Amino acid sequence: MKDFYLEILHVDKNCGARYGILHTPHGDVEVPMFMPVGTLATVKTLSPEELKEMGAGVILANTYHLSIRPGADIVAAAGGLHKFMNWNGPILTDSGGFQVFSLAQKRNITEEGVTFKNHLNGDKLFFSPEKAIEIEEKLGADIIMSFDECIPYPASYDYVKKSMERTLRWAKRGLDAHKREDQALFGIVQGGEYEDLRKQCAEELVKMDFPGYSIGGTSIGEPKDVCFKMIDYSVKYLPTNKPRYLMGVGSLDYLLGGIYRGVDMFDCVLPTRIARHGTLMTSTGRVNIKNEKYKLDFTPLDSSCDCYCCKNYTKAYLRHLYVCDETFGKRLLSIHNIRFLIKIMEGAREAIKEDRFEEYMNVTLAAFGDKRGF
RNA sequence: GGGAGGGUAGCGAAGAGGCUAAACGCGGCAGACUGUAAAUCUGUUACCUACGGUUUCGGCAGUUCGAAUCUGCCCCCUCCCA
Repeated sequence: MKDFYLEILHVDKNCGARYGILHTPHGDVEVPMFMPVGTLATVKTLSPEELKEMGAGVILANTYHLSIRPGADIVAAAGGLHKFMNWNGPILTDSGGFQVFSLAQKRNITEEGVTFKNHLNGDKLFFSPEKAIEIEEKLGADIIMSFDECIPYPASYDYVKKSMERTLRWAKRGLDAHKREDQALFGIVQGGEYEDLRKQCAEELVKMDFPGYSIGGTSIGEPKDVCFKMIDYSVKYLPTNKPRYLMGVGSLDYLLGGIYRGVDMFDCVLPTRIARHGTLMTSTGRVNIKNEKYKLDFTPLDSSCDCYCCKNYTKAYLRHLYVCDETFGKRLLSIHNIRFLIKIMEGAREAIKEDRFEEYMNVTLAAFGDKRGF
């Protein structure tokens, strides 16, 4: 598909970080980038206009969730996701592979696919690689994911191997089923923390020649060094001219660590979820806006932030909204957290162009201070 | 004036002799959250010199080995009748 390709414009001389432009049918976006998650065709509490203003490029949506509500046919009848949700930028749909992990208690895996008992009413729902593609074609995102199994951590070598090999077979089946020319189907590298498995998976996927590759099975509770190993063991075997997407990562240290290792795209529910729960990422560290100490704090959340929230509101006001459970508070905090990560990415891109990404990463993390990195 | 029902931790509300420093809810305080079953979940919330100790269930005085729980008196609140 010619409308979709990654144009690498610069690779940092001192590390794997790369700057480029991802061309998609719905516009060009710069990488590395952070993609806000809008599972149900909405980034919770935020409007598309606000997301645009924050500098969001790609938005995620979810195949499993949308297939249940409202149903893929309804989205198709609406003219596809872009029209349905009024987002004319690029959209990426996850395949439901993550739900194989997050809804582990409600599903059964076979070679053919996964049978879910849907989380709302227990209805049976069968997802095969072909079915996932069929739904994703109806949804009509620019970038779509292969149906995989996101395995838990830790997992035994034998299990990871079996699962990865099945995910590979599923990737091939999805690829064969995929017909739409205006969608880029990504393969997902699994293989847990085992280098030989990651290598095998990546190499086999590369043979299938996907327009992009994801690194999956990360950000599910594994230690940071393990996550970085997973990235290294995957990136190493992926082509330089295709986008690399680290799935589910959203804390500062993992994001910067991923960029450092050559990852281009990231998504995570973390900024929006923790915002709704009163936790903010700021340039000087983590803030729990509900804390009593902010009662009389009439300064902005992050004085170096340019978001609508930080430019117009004080911590005391944000705390008040949170304490009163006002929707506007959740909106403002979500705006901030997303803008914060997007701004981190903007800074990363500038740093890469000037071959000083490593320094940027270290300075940013040091200022943040929190050992957990977010 | 007569009758009835009540007073339990910041609030609401269980408890009706030992297992009760006292359920539960709210409020308060703190924490978690990573391809969203998440506007969710967890911990904590009498006091202290805190793997222990000290005072609590309107007040005072009793009964009992032991009382928020039983008895007497007192104070206060609500409702009904005059």
